[in-house]
Amino acid sequence: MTLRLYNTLTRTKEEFSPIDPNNVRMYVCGPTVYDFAHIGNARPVIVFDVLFRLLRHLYGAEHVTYVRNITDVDDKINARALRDFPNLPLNEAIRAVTQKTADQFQSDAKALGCLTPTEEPRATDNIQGMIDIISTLINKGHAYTAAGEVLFSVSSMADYGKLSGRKLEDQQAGARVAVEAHKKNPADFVLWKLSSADEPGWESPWGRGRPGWHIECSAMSKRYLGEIFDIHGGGLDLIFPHHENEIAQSRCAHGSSVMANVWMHNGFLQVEGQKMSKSLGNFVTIADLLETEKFGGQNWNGEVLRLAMLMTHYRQPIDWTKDALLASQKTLVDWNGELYSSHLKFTKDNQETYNSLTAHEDFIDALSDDINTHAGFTVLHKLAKSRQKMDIEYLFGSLNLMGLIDYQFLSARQFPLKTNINRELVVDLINDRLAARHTKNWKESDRIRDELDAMGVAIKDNKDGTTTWEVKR
RNA sequence: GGCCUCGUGGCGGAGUGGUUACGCAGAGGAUUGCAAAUCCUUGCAUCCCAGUUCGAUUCUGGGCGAGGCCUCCA
Repeated sequence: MTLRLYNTLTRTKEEFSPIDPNNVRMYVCGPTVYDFAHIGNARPVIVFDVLFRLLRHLYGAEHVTYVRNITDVDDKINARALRDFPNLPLNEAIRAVTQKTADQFQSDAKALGCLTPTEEPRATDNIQGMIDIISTLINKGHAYTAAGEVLFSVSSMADYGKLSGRKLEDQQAGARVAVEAHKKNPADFVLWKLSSADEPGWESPWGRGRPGWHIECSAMSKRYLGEIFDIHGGGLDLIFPHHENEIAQSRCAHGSSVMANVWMHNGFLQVEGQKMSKSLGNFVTIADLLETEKFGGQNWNGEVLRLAMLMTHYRQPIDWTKDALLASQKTLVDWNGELYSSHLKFTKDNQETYNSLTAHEDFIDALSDDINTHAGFTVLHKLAKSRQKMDIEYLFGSLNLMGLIDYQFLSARQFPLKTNINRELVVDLINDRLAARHTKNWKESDRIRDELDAMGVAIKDNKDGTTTWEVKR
C-alpha cells in the first residue's frame, strides 16, 4: 500500500514517505474568524479531514498529528468588532467576535462530519512564538525594521518564490505590487506592525503591535509539528503570497531547506456556475445550507454536503449546484437503504459494535491515489449493488472511514431530509390505505396516496406486502 | 503583462498509448389493480488543428474556450 500525493512544490504526484511513521504531521491553514464560514471555506476542511482519516487508517490513529489553526488576529476582525460591539472595550469586542465565530466554525465542521484536529491553536495564544521567530530573522539578517514595521527581506533568500513558481523580477514587472518607500524590495512583507491605541496590540521588542498575516502559521506549525514536517495544506489561493511567505520565514529562521515536504492545495468552488461573491448575492454559508432553505429550497444534511464536496477530485474546480446536492442526497439515501435493509442491525446505542468494520481495500487504494474520492465511490456503488454480507460490511466500514455515516439515521431507518412531516399521521394514513387495498377499494387507496404525495411523502409497496415511506425527492 | 490549472456522453465524473469506468437522468422489459419503488437489458462522449506512433482520448506543439493567482480571500 503506497500513498501518492500531488505536491505543489514539484507539480507532480509523489509517493508519500513520512519523516517519522510514528508521528505523521500535517498543518492546514484554518479560518480567519470574523464571519460565518461559507461553503468554499468548507472545502479544505472536508478534504484535509479525509486525508487525516486516511493517514490514521494507514499509520494508526495515534501516529498522526493534525494541526488546523484559528486566525483570531486580523484587521477584518477589528473592523467587525467595532461594527458589531461599538459599546464594548476593544479587547472584549474582539473576543466576542472571534469566540462566536470560532464556535460556529467548529460546529459547522462537526456537522460536515469532520474529526476534531489534534490541535486547533489560536494565533493570539502564540504571539511569543512569533516574536521569537521574528527576532531570529532579524539576527540572521533576513528582516529589518522600517517606518514602524518589521519587514521580511525577500532578497535575502536565494530561492524565494519556489512554491508559486514566480521570480522576483516578474513581480516587479507586474504593476500591482504597491511600491512603498520604506521597503527595500516591493515584495518585502510585514512580520510585525505597530498598533495605534484603538487597535489590538502586544508588547514586543519593536513596540506595542501586532503580527503580520503569515508569521502566525510559521509559529504555530513550529510549536506543534517542529521545524520540518510532512504535509502543509490549504486553498489554491494561499500558494501566493501566504504559503510562499510562510516558507520564507520558517526556512530562513531555521536554516532548513524545506518547511514541509508536501504542499497540497484544494481547488476553488463556484456556485451555480458563478464565482461566489457578496456582490452577486450568491454567498452561501455552511449554516445556511444546514439550517435554512435558502439554497435549493430545502435544508441539507451534513453528510449530503460532505458527499457533494467529495464527488469531485479536490484539485479540480467544483460547481456547487442544487442538482449536485440532490444527486448526492439520492446516492446517500440509496447506500443507507442498503445498509439498514441488510443483516446489520443498527440500534441507537450499538455503534461501537460496528466501528471495527473495515473499509474495502479497493476503496483505500482509490483514496491512496491522491485522494481520488470519486474513484472510491465507484467501489462503494459496486459494494452496494452486490449485497453480499461481506460487501455490505465493507460498505459500512468505507463510509464510516469517510465520515459519511449518520448513525442516528441508520438506527431510525429514515434519512433526515426534511423534518416537518407528521410521522404518526403518515403511518395512520398508510395503514388506512392498506386496509382499503385489502378490500380492493382502489379509489380510496389512490386518494390516500395522493394525500400523502401532497404532504411530500412517497410510499413504496414492498414485495412482502408491507408499505414503507420516505420523503419525496 | 507574468505565472498556474482545466476542457470527456443530456448532467455529474474517473481511468487509460490499443473493445472509453461508474452514478444520475433517458429508452425497453419484468413486476404492479394503476403507479411508485425494485430487478434485468440498453442507447449516448473524449474542444479544434498539426506532430510522434502500427495505433492517441492519453505524449508533444499550436489554436480556441473556461477558471485561478499576481491585492484581503479556501
